[in-house]
Amino acid sequence: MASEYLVPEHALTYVISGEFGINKFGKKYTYGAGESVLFKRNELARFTKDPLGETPFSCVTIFFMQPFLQKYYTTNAPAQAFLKEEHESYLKMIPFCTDPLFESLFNSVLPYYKYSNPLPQELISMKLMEAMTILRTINKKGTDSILSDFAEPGKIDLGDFMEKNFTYNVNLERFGYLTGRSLATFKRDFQKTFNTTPQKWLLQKRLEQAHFLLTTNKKKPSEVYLEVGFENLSHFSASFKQMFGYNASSL
DNA sequence: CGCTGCCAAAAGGCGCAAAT
DNA sequence: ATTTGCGCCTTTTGGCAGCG
Repeated sequence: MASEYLVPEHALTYVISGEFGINKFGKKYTYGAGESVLFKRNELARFTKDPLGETPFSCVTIFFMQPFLQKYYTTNAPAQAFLKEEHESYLKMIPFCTDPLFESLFNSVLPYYKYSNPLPQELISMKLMEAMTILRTINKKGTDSILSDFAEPGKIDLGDFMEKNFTYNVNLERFGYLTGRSLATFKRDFQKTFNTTPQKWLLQKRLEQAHFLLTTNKKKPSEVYLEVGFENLSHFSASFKQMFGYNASSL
């Protein structure tokens, strides 16, 4: 069961086998074999990749980089001229049911993984174009709302964003980027709003959340540490003891 | 001048491996 | 399954230069 937090580029994931889970907006979405999801870039979420019974998890993902999309949308006009606010009001992720078009695309892409040499750029471009055509055939407005949005993250309320997202374990540079700031100004603004350094605040916040889950929800340390934003149990338990004076396992 | 990005040294948080 | 030890590397800190 792997866990990731952020996809930096737009991505189309096709589930071959097993179960793909996404925790976002406080809900859990799961997708099985044959289904696919289009993600908007720079969205924080928690992903799970689990086997289903005997079959192991397996999936293919196509990334749509900005230069390709810039070029694509200069020759192919979006479904409509989106305003900035409209982009934001649309979905950040679009699920697709099993579809013969996706099936053919990904079945043709899959054998490439056996090819040891680097793929010709032309071939990659062709497959990206194919993917674009299929996506827009099935849901033009939806895919364009995601893929034709070239706006960089704007300068948003730092305190609000951090309170909502402190359980995601991403580095400070990315937190800065996501709130529309450089690393330096992120830290300066952080100091103004919270009166501490990001690292200290994050550590305390995550440990408090963990303490809450351990006591009121009766969870075990091994179930909690990933959920609140730690990457390994060893550091979690050491930090926990240092902050509260007793071991996490003693609750 | 205030705001911002960049840089180097120092600190201590972090994650791996080993121990319990 | 959880904790401890330890070395690496992210983060902190503070100074400096560029830009409006």
